[in-house]
Amino acid sequence: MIISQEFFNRNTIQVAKDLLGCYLVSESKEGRTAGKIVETEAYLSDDPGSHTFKGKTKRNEVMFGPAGRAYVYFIYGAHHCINVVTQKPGVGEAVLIRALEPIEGIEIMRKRRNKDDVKDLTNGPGKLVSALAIDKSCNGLDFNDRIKILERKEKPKIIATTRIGLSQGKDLPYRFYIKDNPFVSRK
DNA sequence: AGAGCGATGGCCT
DNA sequence: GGCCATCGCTCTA
Repeated sequence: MIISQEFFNRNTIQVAKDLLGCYLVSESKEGRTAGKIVETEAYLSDDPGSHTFKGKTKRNEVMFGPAGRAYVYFIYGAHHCINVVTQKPGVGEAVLIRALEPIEGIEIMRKRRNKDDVKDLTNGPGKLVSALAIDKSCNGLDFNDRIKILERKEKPKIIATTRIGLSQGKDLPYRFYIKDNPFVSRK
């Protein structure tokens, strides 16, 4: 089942936890690729680690829009990352999807990633975006388009810890992952 | 297994 | 001009 917009129009930390175990699906000409979400990070409006901390800019404007859309940004001159926008319009918050467990289209992912090992296909935010052929053209799309999020079947055991790669807000416990899942990017 | 680091480009001040 | 919500390669063990 597709997830309703009300699911995303909620407290961002709660959405980050509830996304664990849900499925991210990408349709393309080459076929469908999909994975279970196993690691997320929350980015809040009063959070110095968030792109929105200093207000709205051209880059982050999707984060201030309605919940349930994709915020895709380009980083380090090489990678894209994908977030799910949360909260009502005007509030710049989102959940970064950091890792997936590959479920469908593994051969397509292998080609896109140029890697054979299943454990190295989607265990990082830049990697999963590449495996699912997500790019700048997905920025602002609803998760009801060529990228979708489907409901989880069961509630996983969750670990909460600090986020990765930040210089600001690095002590906040806003990273969540599924306990004992081998596809998490880092413990 | 872990640390160090270069690549690379868009955005912000 | 400087800064990144990263990745993959290299070097040391």
